[in-house]
Amino acid sequence: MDTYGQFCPVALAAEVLTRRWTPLVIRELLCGSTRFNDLRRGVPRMSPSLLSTRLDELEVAGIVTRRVPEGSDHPEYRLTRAGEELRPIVEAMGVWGRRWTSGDLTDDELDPDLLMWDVRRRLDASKAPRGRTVVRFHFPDQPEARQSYWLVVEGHGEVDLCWHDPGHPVDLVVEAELATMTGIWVGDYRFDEVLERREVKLRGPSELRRSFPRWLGLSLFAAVARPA
Amino acid sequence: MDTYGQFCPVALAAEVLTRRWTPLVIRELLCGSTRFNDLRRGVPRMSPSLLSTRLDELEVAGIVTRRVPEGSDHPEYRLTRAGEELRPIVEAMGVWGRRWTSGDLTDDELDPDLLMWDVRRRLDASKAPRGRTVVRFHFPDQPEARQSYWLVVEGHGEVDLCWHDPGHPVDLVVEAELATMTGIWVGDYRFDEVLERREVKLRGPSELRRSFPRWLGLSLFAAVARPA
DNA sequence: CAGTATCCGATGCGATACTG
DNA sequence: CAGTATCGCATCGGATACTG
Repeated sequence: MDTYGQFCPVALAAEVLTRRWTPLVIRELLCGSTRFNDLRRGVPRMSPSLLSTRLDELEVAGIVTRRVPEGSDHPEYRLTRAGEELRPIVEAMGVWGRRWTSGDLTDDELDPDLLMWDVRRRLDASKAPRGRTVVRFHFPDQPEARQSYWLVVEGHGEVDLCWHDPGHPVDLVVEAELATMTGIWVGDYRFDEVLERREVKLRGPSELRRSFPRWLGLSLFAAVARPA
Repeated sequence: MDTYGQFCPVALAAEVLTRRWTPLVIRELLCGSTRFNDLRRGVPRMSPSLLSTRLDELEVAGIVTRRVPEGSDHPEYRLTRAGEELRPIVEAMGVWGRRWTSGDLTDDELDPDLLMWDVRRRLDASKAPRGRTVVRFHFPDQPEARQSYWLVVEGHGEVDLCWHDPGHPVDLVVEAELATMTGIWVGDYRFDEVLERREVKLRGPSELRRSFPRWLGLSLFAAVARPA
């Protein structure tokens, strides 16, 4: 039984929205991911079978469409109008979560893959230097396989995330503990303050070091005011 | 495991909000219910033990406080500021539910107790006649125990709902099938149109029959525009 | 009125492996 | 890349009864 048996529209919406992982899948779709494996990267702890199930459910609920574009054999998941109208709910959840959940990130919540996937998405390439810029993120406190990530920012707006050295010369190195970088990302710390305390280090041309914080981007909810 | 292991605030909020029944309990609290048994009336299909569990969880999450007022021995549940700030989320859920879930009420969703409990809450006593007005709702298609409800509207704003004849003379009788009355309530039908089709019947002084639809009130989401 | 206690069954979901 | 298949446990929550 996954119904509430109530005519109240809040209950009807809740029947869709309160299933495990569903709000996060919708968040990913709202952020623009359309491919199965891209969605997976946004919810890495969700098993692929469950993601598949949820996408089916969302399709039945009229929130998502699945289609294979002509000339491709890779399905795309997109929000319908009904799905797009879930945005205010998910955003309000984010605002509330930022304001009212404990500010301390637990170790369990730290995940460099997820962080970098988010960074890639929010990075404002239009504010980055023209031409190609390669940024290497380095998390010295992480196991080797999770220490280095490369962002390849192309001047025309494309941003690629690499888990292995793509070979291009690195223009800027960003080094910080994962908790520090994540804290900056979610808005717990201000970049300039952390930089001053040397808890994050930038290595590269001074012009690039200066401009970087302006095109890095932060979590959508980083700027939400928290209660005193 | 009831955590998502993500730093994203949407996930943090979802950990609280996506447990079964929780959004509806919060809806009840937002609507002003404070007593355990009043909350139960708003979520009649939820077992008391589960309601108790949810209230505990919400207290731990900082969303609800439980206290016994001085000079009383009846506990009251109230939303904290954090809880009150869930209102935009719950309201957005209601708006979405109204716009995008199927407009057909299933039999399963019809519940005269719940409907009348809602009606009682939303009735605008300030627009009702001065003095006491007694309205009897009658649902001829329901089993005997669920056919009649009495609303005792006191001019100063109090509204009482009775499951048995309170004895006062009845000023107005409202008769309709439950599905019809519920459809009016949620905004599927307009009162005047249904009245004209004689699918709802009012018996009482003409002045009262005329004014009644104005102080009856409707679901909070009845006026939400639905997509074409 | 305001809850607890107990029981038990369904199933949700995680983990892992596998496929075209 | 884009999913399925399978398995099995844990737990969620429904039902009912009971208490101070």
